Amino acid sequence: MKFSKKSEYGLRALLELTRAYGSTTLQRHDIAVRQHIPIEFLEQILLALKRAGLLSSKRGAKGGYSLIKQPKEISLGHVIRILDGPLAPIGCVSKTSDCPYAKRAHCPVQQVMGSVRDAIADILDNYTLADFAAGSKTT
Amino acid sequence: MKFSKKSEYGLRALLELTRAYGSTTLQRHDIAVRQHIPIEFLEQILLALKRAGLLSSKRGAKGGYSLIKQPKEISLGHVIRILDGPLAPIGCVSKTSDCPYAKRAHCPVQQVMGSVRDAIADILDNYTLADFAAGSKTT
DNA sequence: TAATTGTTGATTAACTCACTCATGTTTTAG
DNA sequence: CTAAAACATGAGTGAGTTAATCAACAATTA
Repeated sequence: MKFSKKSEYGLRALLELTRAYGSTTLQRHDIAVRQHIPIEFLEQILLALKRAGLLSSKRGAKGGYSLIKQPKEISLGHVIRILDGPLAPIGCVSKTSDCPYAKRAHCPVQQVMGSVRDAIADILDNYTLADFAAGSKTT
Repeated sequence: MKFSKKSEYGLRALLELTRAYGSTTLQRHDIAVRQHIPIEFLEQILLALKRAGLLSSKRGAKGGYSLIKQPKEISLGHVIRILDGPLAPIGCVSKTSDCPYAKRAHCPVQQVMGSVRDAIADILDNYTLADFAAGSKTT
């Protein structure tokens, strides 16, 4: 029952980019050093976040990455779904499930796991990068 | 971000045993058929639950498994921790973490993930097998 | 034009999950 | 008393995922 390193690294990278937001760009090298992330792995993550429309990048000397959107408009749930997929804590809760029990009106497993997923989503979707960088939720 | 099949099967098996509670024992074969669980895998799970003190078993012909404790005294959180380990959604939230950031007073990742874990635990630790078999929480 | 930096895709080592197999022990039916 | 039924245990395995690495390339700027 875990989130991946990919998500953790992604959040840490965005934490650095949020701190730099509005003032400067950051190179992957700097992010990697500050947050102890393997640089090649970090690159995959930054690329994924760029493709998802969260970051822009500039090539060449003096290049680097920066946030496109405002930190308060990006939720942690959004980031984790980009990097890790759906938050569903068990297969049968997801939309594309072929679990035979899910077709019954009342599958106890699905019911409980559905409420777990909702609780997780409720926290992560209402917690933005701005809250995150501030160290707590202030909204 | 998932619970294992082991936990899911374990909950399904306990669902059957809760239904039989007080009236009869169930053989692994019956549980396996009713919940579509591979029988050898189910056995590992039943053994683990027995070692944890939730079940008793009787060998030989006419043998089988049965719940020792009352369904309302067993929480889903307890079951999942037996089969899957701690509920911590990310390494740094667990007690035995060597994450360099965890030592700082305020690691944002740890803070958020801690509240996610608490939310999950709050649901699962207050939901018993009795609620589970009833199809909803009634306490 | 050479150095720096981002971009992309392929590859890989290690690990975990979900089983499976082989073998043994206990109990009861007949 | 013997054979079948059932639980007990540990080792092994194939598929898939994770986390990371490598190689080669493209764009920018000093």
